Amino acid sequence: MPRAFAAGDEELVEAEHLIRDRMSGLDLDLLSLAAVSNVFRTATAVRNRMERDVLRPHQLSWSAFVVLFVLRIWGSQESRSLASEAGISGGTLTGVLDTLERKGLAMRQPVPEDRRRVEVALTPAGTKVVNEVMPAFNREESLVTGDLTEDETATLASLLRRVLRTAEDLDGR
Amino acid sequence: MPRAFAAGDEELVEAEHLIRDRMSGLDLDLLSLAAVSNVFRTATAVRNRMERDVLRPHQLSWSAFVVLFVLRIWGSQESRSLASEAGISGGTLTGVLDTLERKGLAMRQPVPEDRRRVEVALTPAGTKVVNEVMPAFNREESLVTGDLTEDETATLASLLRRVLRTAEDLDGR
DNA sequence: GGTAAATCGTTCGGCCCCAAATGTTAGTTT
DNA sequence: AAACTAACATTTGGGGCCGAACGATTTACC
Repeated sequence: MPRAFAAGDEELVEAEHLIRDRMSGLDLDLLSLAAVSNVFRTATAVRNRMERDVLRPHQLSWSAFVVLFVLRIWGSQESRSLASEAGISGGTLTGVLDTLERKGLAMRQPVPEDRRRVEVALTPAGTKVVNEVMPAFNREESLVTGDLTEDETATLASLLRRVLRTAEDLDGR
Repeated sequence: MPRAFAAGDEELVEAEHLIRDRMSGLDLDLLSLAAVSNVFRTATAVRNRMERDVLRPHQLSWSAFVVLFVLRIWGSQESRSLASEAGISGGTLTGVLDTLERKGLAMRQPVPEDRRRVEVALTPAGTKVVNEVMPAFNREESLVTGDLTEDETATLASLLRRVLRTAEDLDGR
């Protein structure tokens, strides 16, 4: 048994112990299980905080904010790439854009040379919202990583980046 | 500037560079931003894989599986604690349980001493489904962490556990 | 140059998601 | 014992989410 496993084992919280005990017949890779399920649990916990404390006061859903954010960083672009960058399906983007247009935060524009396609842009009001929300978002990010040193935070970002790249490579991109 | 930041900086991918450049006026903590947004991006990418490759063939939604999983590990319990463990609201749990009951995977039972409360239990079919899905789930977990050494996977789990605990403590539990 | 195939955004049906309102039941106060 | 108060699960309303089906448009092929 590698040292890594022993070291991880010492830190196992109750939930992880329970899983090991109740699933002992299933021959699971508990190291990967702990890492990935902690990704999900952390994402859910932090996202719930963000939605409640940052997004709800602005009447913004998670996806709506992600779409605004992508437009702010990458600039105006067509629906297909916007959906891909925001990590949502095309069908979902249609609904999100309907909401954002109704609120005057984003706008659809026809693409002259191809009448199937649509260009999406931020309105001035939309830009203003992102500029207000981003710092509040970032304060929450600083808070929840507050127990980590700068070295550890950088390590966390780096390890996650490698998992993300592996997942994307497996999906064949 | 600490070494950690320099080390992380060297690895910044295009997206992180863009954010730094486009948000330079906003005085953001880019180290926390990179770590937390990589948590979200990784969770989304891995979850999409799991839903497509593991859950969809079993006609199971993410939340439905989480509920079955919690029941499998922690055993039968009442709605309120089940919703809390699964990370969903009570209103959502009602709908998920309706679906699970319709499929014969879980069942509601009245609590004799308090007619407001409901005990939820796994059916034999539900137990069978979890036992089938868990290993498939775990194989995906092993795959996406395949680029990390065992030490690194344990480190990732440990760092995430600390962020999770910080977020939960901030929520006052 | 006309038909077939691919690509675009949208629509649709089913489920998930939350907060707030609802109705029922249990506990507490007087 | 009657009247509050608190604690349940459920219902409701507005939105998000996906894959599949759709109609409109463009491109490729013959």
